[in-house]
Amino acid sequence: MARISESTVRRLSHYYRVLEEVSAEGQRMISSHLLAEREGITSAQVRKDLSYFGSFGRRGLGYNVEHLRDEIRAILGLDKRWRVAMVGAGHIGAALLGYKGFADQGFDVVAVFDAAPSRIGSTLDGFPVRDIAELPAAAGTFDMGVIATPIKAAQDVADALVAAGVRGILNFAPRKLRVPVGIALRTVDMTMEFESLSFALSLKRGARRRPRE
Amino acid sequence: MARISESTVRRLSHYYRVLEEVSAEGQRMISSHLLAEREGITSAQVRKDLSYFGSFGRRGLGYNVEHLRDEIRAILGLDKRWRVAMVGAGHIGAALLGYKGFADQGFDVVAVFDAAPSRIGSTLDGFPVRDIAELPAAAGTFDMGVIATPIKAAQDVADALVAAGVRGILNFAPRKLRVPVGIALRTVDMTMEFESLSFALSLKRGARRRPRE
DNA sequence: CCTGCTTTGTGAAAATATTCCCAAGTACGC
DNA sequence: GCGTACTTGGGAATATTTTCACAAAGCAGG
Repeated sequence: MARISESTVRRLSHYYRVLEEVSAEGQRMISSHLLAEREGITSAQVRKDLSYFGSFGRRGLGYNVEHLRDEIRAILGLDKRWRVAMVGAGHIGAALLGYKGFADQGFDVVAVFDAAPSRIGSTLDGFPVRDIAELPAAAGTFDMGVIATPIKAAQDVADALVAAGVRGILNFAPRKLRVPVGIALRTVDMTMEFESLSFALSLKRGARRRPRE
Repeated sequence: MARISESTVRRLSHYYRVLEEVSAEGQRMISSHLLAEREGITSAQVRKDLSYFGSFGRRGLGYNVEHLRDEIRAILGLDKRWRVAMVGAGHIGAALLGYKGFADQGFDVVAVFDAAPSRIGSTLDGFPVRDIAELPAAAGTFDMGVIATPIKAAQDVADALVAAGVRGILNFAPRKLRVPVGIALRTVDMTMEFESLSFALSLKRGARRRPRE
């Protein structure tokens, strides 16, 4: 299969969410045009994105909502269950644990680690907070790691997670991490988003902004 | 000026952070090659990104660290101060308020709103939590809004923020929002990041992954 | 001033991503 | 069966982004 761009994957996530909504509304079929309209993109983009993975629609009819939703679920790997280790039991960790939607998508938090003695031993949203020093011993019990620690600890935690065998890391610390080839890394950098907004707002009014999003 | 791509702006944020680090380390000059190496990109990319805004380097020498840092600070509008209204005093709101780095970058939280009676009147990280109903009356006291509410409330809050005159919105609710042309919108969608990781981990090992990030 | 080694800035080329566009399939009314 | 109105899939055309590659510029040592 041709390499799939990150943009396409992000859009698949969006389609998936729209399809869940549309399915809940009882719609049976949906056209690429309608799907695109809800996302603010072109229908050609929707069809192209989907065509990388197969032919899911019927000409003249559009796509069967539930079928397409299930196909995308499988493409995104959401039909599997992922065991997630959360590192950092501060606000961000708490926010993620508090969002119950993740379990529905197949993401099961199996362990929460922190370095602060004041937090170790306490429970967060039902999860016992364990000493980060125990992470290596827990190797093999999780597939993904979430880094929700202060910046300074982030790289060390990433190294520890990789050593413990995770195949993917979601990083919330605002810094670039180095991981070996083959380990998937996504970084959510809120600082960068603020700066991007600041840039957009700093442009003088006459300037043309791109119509993205 | 030519339109600047979102990718370029994101990279400028990264350069800015690297330059702050390098500056703290006492380095006086830095080459595009070194800057690129710390980001895992090519030096040509660095030079091209910077060239959209001017000529900041000296041939044979590289860039003056402090000077370039200040230039990027100005480009990103970080030399201005932005008044931010936070809507939603749950975990995400708390996480953002707790991150003290924002004030250094020029982002001052000036008000926190929530809809939950149990939260209204309490204080969060020193900020009094006000009734969301008071938001319209506070119009003009902030330039940006942060949406850290449950999904259902997000679009209504966005509309209220726009009505109150914000020029930019940072949205943490995992759904697409509609805002008028001219209002900058950035969405941080953690669900999508998890799904993107899930996709990457689902690919069979042989598949070639893009070398991004 | 000249030679050798660096490094920037930037057109041009290459690689990627998006949009256009239409043949082919489907439904429906008459 | 036929005409009209839809809609997908995907090759071709565009547009955008990234990389290449090199002239111009700077420094150092003699």
